[in-house]
Amino acid sequence: MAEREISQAVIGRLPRYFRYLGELKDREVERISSRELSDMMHVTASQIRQDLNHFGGFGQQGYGYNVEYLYREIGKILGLDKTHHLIIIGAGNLGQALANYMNFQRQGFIFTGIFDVNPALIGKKIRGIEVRPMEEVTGFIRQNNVDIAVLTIPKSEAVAVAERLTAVGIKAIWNFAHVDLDVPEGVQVENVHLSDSLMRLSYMIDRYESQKK
Amino acid sequence: MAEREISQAVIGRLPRYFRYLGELKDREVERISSRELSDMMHVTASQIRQDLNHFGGFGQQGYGYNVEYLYREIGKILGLDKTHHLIIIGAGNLGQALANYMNFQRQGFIFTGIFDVNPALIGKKIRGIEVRPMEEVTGFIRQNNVDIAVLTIPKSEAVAVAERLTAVGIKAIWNFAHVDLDVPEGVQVENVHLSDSLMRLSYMIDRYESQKK
DNA sequence: ACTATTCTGTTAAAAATGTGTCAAATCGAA
DNA sequence: TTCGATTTGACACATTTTTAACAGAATAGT
Repeated sequence: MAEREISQAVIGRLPRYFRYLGELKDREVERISSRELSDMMHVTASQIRQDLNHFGGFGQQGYGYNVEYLYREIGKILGLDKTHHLIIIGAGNLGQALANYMNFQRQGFIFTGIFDVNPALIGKKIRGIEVRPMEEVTGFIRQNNVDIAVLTIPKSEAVAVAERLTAVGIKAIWNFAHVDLDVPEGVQVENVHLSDSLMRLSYMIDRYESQKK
Repeated sequence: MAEREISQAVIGRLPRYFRYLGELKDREVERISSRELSDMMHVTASQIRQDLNHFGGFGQQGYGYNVEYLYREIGKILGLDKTHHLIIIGAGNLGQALANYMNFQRQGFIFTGIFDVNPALIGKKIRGIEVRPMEEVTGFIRQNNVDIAVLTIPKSEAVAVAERLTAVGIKAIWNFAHVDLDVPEGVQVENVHLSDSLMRLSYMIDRYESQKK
């Protein structure tokens, strides 16, 4: 496994395959061909076969792919068989929403702590976990073996906080702040820039309107 | 303007340019060259020049780009000079978080209404706007000239609701449900699949760990 | 057991995307 | 005003990504 670097394009598509296979599994479908999956997902069968083959031959000629097996294998590739400890920095609306969201989703992500600078929020319980003051965050990461920090704080603070987190060895940051973080080699960052997303939507609306005319 | 189809890749980068230019504008920087911007954003200067040129020659040889002007032009391309009326479907944690978030961001997006099926939430005020029952949504869209619906509801309901919304002529859906929507031609959909994003992060963590070894 | 059909993994071609280079335009200092 | 330095826009080239095609393997029906 993992001979050559897998492209971001392929990785980006894996969660979507995983989602569709999960659905098929729930519907107790036993096997599926790249062609059928292609029809469901509106991508070419060729792409599906080639994507999956980056990780090994999961299918069988004349049969297709076993849903259960493929689902589990993609899960492994995505690292969902391992548990990840996760803290949320920023107990505002979005932070709280994600905390709640985490408890529904349990693909190996364990919500361990939540932090804020606002004294009014400290001590408040969210999904059974108390909001802690920001000062405690570095100690907490070290003691609780935290892998992922979720950043739901204003951009003005995000850069400084990210630096603090990487200094104590956080492995990954799920960044909801509207700013690009500059982290040391080896720290993974996944950005969720909601305003960027909304702007793309705005562009597409306008583009269609003017095209139509 | 808009001679040939602009690729998704280019559109995807525009909001990021917009963000950096906004920052430069705030710092009262007057002009910038593709080279300087390239250093800031960690992309090639060539790509910046080519991307911007899809929309017309905003720069000037020997001078570079005027920050204020370029910022405004990209804003126009993204449709941020027009106002968009937006409603939120699903007044759960995420829906409320986005409602609050919208009020901070005012790039022409006007938060007009929020809806839920849960009777316990109806009537509750969020940012000064009352949660309305779902039955009223179609009438509301027609009467208030709503462009965008934000979907923060469980995937089990999302498909049916999307169908209802498109039937009354919604132009765009900002979809936070974990499901792909199948909408009629001309309705724009921008997905924010948070779980997909988290899985990519998980993959990257694992990939780095095993590489390091 | 035979044969037509199904379907993968792989290779090659095509399409899309990104990068380097350079002429021409403009700037700014002397 | 002149001239070297700067910087764009254009274009050609390189790379990446996607799609098509097909040989070979397995299936399923008879």
